[in-house]
Amino acid sequence: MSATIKDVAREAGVSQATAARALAGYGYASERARKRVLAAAERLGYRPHAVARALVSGSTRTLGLVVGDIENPFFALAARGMADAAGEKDYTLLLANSDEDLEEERLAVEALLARRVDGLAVAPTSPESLAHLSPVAADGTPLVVLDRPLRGLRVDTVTADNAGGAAAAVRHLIALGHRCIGVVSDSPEIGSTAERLRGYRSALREAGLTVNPHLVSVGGPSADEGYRTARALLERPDRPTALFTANNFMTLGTVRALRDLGLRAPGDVALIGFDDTDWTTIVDPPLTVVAQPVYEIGRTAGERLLARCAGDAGAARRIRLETRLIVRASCGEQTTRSDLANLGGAS
Amino acid sequence: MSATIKDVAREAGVSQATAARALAGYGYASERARKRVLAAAERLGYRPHAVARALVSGSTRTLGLVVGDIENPFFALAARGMADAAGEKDYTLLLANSDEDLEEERLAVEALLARRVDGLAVAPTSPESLAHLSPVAADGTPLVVLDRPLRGLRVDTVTADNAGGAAAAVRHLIALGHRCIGVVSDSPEIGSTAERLRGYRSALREAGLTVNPHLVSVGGPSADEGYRTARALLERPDRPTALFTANNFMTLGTVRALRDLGLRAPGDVALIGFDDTDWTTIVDPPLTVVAQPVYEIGRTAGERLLARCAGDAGAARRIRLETRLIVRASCGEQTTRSDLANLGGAS
DNA sequence: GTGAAAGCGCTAACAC
DNA sequence: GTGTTAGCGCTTTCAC
Repeated sequence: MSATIKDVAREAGVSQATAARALAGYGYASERARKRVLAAAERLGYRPHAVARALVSGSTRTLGLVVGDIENPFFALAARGMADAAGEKDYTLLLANSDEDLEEERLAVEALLARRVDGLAVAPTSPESLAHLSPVAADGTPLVVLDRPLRGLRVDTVTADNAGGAAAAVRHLIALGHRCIGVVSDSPEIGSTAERLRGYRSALREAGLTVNPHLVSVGGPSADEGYRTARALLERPDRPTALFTANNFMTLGTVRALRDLGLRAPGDVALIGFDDTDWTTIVDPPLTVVAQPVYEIGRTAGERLLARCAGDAGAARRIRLETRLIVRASCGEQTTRSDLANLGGAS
Repeated sequence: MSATIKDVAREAGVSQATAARALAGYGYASERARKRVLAAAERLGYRPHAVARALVSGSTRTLGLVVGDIENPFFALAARGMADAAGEKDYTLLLANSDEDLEEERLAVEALLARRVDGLAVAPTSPESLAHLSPVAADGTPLVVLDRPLRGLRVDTVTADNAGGAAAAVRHLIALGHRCIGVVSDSPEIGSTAERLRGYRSALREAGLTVNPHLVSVGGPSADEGYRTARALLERPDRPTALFTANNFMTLGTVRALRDLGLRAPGDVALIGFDDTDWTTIVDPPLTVVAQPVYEIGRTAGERLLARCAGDAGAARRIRLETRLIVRASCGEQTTRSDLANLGGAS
């Protein structure tokens, strides 16, 4: 087994306390003692025992992250952002997948808490996550809610402007003349999805259009489910002329459904998706999307957690990061105001 | 702060030892004592302190994973596999990114080891990883080398059949009549890449073709670098008639380069990629690829680690998972033996 | 079946 | 500056 600080002390001919001070670099130690200790540590291949240190210091220098599925490029990138923030302060990431299952999430939170993470970020599966998350917040473990708003919890929350982004997408479609706009979505239990659906509805209403519930097709949180959900919509007799897909998995499934149905965007249906995944520019046509700052969401969550760990006791922050509409080709020609003006002038 | 086992013992009116036994479920405890303890724990909201437990038990029930970049869908999926294997045995994953940098990797390994992970999986950045990895193996911490062979280390290794997969890809191209086949690759420092390059060369040689070093274009490990690398190849006066891309990032970059250059597959160049990422079927044309069992690689690595943690002291296993050639449209018509036979009969 | 007590490896008073 | 010492919360003998 590896050498302990006691071994190092003996080898260096000093007390354990001196060895500890020299190694961890706190308190006083003479230059001479420091050198001897460091040399001894080197010789013995001493490696600090973070577990023992954590037990006494009360800090594991570890951040927990519970996501739906690390396989989802959204979460992978957010995790990357959080890991980067953590790494800069010598923290590491303890990761768990909830599979969008409430009980799995509860178990994951439990497991990370038992391991005494210094802070915990969770992308809550549903509003009911509140039940196991509020005790965490109450216990004083820094907690940040990631990606999905959760009502009733006063903790730092980092999300994208989901409603705004979705509304922008739908407005774009409306501006292009669409009146029959469908949504391919996963469950509104998922907070971000609920917000996107809300954005969709409000954009329709604000244009004086009625919201047709048949056009909102809801399925599970995977590309396969997105495929099924999209087909349900596309095979309706009154097929929508445009589709808004609520996240990258839905978009992927929808693109596959279009292909299998022999439908083309924007000719047969216009398509606009939430999330700018890396493949959106290489499909034909390139996809018009609402992009959210995924890496930043993860990084900001990490930074909030780290700030809380460092003692920040300020009021809970609700951080909403901007989304951006990226117009490419999947909705057809963009009709800008000046285009309209030109058209007017020409006719 | 949260209640300790001592508090629970006091509350239940038993000794600490009895409380511990009842809670952890080992050793003896009367039904009556167990009930009292469990009730007390419930009342106090007791949560086991995994750190303290780890200190005495010597096990953190945590597996470490060091990958190049969790944002890479390959690693995200492998991580998922490993997390699933871990989760089944109540283990969690401590994650770190190396960014394909040797020193970062060393630091990451150090950080995870300091936190006393029970086992460690690493996708080594380069052959030089040996320097910091062999002491780990020697120290007795279960170690598995993931995705990339590493010479000189006798530990469990889980990889895909990279050479075989690459050779199959190149053979496919040769069978279609290609004689000038380029490769878009990241650095051969990366073990899996080196093997794929080897497979490429051996397939050429076995067909009696010479290996033209100008056709092997090497860049960094990102889609942007893949783009740059691919363009370098595609803008040559003697542009290859076919391209083999060594991994998903290279494929993505290459597809973008083709698009920007106004080149079409398979008409202008045939394209075959390593990795079957989720978007390979929705680009035009759907991509012919070598698929590797990514999830399985991660899961198997996790299982090996868990087995080692459980005491398996058998010889180091070198597990090579099969790849599969998936023929789609990006290399043009597939000429099968029966096609050739038919052609022969017709002429 | 239960309790007392030792100790995992470290940090942090506190005395010298 | 350096050493002694008391824990951190838990598991685990070993008596009883």
